[in-house]
Amino acid sequence: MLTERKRQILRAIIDDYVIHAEPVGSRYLVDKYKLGVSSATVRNEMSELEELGYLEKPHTSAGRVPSDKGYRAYIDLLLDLKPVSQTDQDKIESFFNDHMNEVTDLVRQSANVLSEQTNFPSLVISPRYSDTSLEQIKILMIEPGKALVVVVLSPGIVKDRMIRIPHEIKQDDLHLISRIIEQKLSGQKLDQITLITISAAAEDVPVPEALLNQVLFEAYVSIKQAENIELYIQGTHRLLNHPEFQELTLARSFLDTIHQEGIVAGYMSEWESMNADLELTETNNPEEIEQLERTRREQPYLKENPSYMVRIGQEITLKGLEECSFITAAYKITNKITGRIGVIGPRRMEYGNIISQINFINYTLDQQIMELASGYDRKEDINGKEKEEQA
Amino acid sequence: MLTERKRQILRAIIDDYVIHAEPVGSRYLVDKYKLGVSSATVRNEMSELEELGYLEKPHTSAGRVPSDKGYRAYIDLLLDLKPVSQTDQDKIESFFNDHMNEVTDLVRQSANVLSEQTNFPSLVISPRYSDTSLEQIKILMIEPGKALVVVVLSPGIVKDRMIRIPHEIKQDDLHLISRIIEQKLSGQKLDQITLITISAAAEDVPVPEALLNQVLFEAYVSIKQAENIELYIQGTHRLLNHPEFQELTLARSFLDTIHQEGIVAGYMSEWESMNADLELTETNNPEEIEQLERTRREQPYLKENPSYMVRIGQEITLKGLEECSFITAAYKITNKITGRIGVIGPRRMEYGNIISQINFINYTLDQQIMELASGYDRKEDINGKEKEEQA
DNA sequence: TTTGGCACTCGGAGTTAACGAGTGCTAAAA
DNA sequence: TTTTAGCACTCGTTAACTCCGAGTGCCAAA
Repeated sequence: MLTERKRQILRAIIDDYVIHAEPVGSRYLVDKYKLGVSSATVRNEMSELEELGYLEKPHTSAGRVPSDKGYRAYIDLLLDLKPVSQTDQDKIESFFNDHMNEVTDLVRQSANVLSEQTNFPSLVISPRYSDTSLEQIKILMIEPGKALVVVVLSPGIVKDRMIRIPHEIKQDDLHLISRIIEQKLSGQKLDQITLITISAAAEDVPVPEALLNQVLFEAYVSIKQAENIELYIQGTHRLLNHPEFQELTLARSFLDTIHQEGIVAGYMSEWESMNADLELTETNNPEEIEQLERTRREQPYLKENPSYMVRIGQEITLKGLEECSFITAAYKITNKITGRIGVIGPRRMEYGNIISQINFINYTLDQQIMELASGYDRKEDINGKEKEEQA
Repeated sequence: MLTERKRQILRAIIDDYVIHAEPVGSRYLVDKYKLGVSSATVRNEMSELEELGYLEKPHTSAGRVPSDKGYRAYIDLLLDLKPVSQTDQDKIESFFNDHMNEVTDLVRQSANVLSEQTNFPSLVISPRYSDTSLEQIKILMIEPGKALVVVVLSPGIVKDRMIRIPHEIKQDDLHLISRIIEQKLSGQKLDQITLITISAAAEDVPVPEALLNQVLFEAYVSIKQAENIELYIQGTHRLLNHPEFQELTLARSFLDTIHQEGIVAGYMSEWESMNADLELTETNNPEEIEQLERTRREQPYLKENPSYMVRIGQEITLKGLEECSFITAAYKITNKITGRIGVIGPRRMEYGNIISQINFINYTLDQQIMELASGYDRKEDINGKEKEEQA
């Protein structure tokens, strides 16, 4: 059972450890945090906190260090989310300039900012586009033998890809092909489009079948490629700035894991489909549960920003990252289509600050995406009338 | 003056040091490399090599370590370039698959292979496109307010960019605009195209000026963006695999420098405009010079592959990288338009092997680019007749 | 010119001792 | 019942010291 004083002590220990990276002792604690009791009292409390699983001792004669459970409780119960400073807000906003007209750029840029603001490596995954639908497909002749396929997905996402085509194919053929595919398939979910559907759609096009098939195949690949989940990792080098990675065997296993793109991407995207946070610390003390729930209700940020998620230490089920924490938030392209942006680092993180930063960056990113979607809208424009001209 | 025996000893020392990363002593050397003389003799030779500047002592009672000049001599005089093993060749070739239809992809992929093959971080810069010319520009309506600008440069390079446009603009307008820009500006060098030239070119287009100007501006930005030099860095994490970077202060300063994109890109691209390698070791002994030159003439790889370049230690003028070596080769998109691909790591490198690898990868990349440029050419294709249909 | 011999250097590994921050426990005080 | 002062004990860290051995430089003999 966490009494108020225990919480206070737990918070103080974590706050301090997070900054200094050294086990914190009872004497130091009362001195520095004016706890108003003697070190002996604190020692007793700490001993109990340890028994409850919130703290650990590196060895007998050292101070205490938070455990996974300790961090978890800190985040769920004790977290004090301060607003991001105006300076930081300005800095973050200034990173997004007006020349970024693609969601991809915005998202990648967010990863940059996030890494820079937090001094940790950042990760972003693109949304899962497979259940969005095809809106347009254009095939643009670049030169004989070479064309550009432009695929537009329903939320306004544009992807393109160079293809090689038979020399015999003319611009008009491409036009025809793409128009007919678009006519027949636009509106279909991406994951329902197959080579067969496409071939069927274009069967009447008056182009020799051998040539046609090659173009269709490339078009198909382009569509499939559009639904690939993309992962960006930024700022891995900042890892070395943190003392837990002086031990370069750790740093190495971290980097090795992180660079196996598939693994992390898989993990994150699987995660994305969940929408509830982990259950809190496992406890079957009803009183404690009640208290946790109450606190949760009272933490406004959890309501205002239900999108952030924290995984601590063992909660991350990827080998090589058991000593890490992973903080992410979901950004949205539409209400249904969301990706995830986050940082990863040692468990010893300034959770409050980092969560605030990530929330704010995420918020800004959402804004930017919305603004993008809302179309051209410059200040110097006379945009009194709103147009609804659909093609 | 480097006698044959001195060379032999220098080579042995470097060969050994490069592998074991430990100062090599005289006794060990005669044992292992069967030099056929006593350790005392070798000691004398080593002492002289040190006086000549080819070797250094970490401290009195340690063995010798190569100096920058030592490595330089090794590369210029002693290098033994073995062909890349068949296994490696196969591996490298298998990295390039048939679905990469853009030079950018090929180049980036080369960086991956290179890093993987050498176990060092790799760097690539794109060519300087500013003195290539504009070939095509297309503006494709995606939806009201949003369009895709596709810029094709003379060597067949395609770049595109989303832009936002006034809602009033229609597909036909875009067509008109892009066609007229293309008509008037195609063939012009990129760096001669300015906002003014573009505006002048499009002055007769029957679109309200305010709207037109916005589109022109975006088109201009797109063209300018196409000439940006791009830099890719891959595999920085492999740095930690090398003992010189255990000292993470080194690793950090390295990574910090490398991640200041502007700096390295600037350095590499400036370098690209040079086409001669550094002068050899500074010596004014005419005999020595003569010998160096002769050796150089006799090193066939320097002739066959004049494109690779090595910078060792202090020869790199970027702060933070004084302890590194930088090996690069020039890949070509056309004979005039070249970029650079390379690896960077500690001075202690297996130069012979790495240069071979880089040469081979570079060669493969050139092949792939050529093949791309030659257009569609599948095996199952009946490509008996060669077409020359220009648009 | 080469080589065996020998004194000398110096970093690294291992040992020991002192230090001190921190704990746990007990008994007295509040 | 809770808090606190006191004290013995633990244990990692640091510094000083020693020893070892790989390696050098130099000299005198081959």
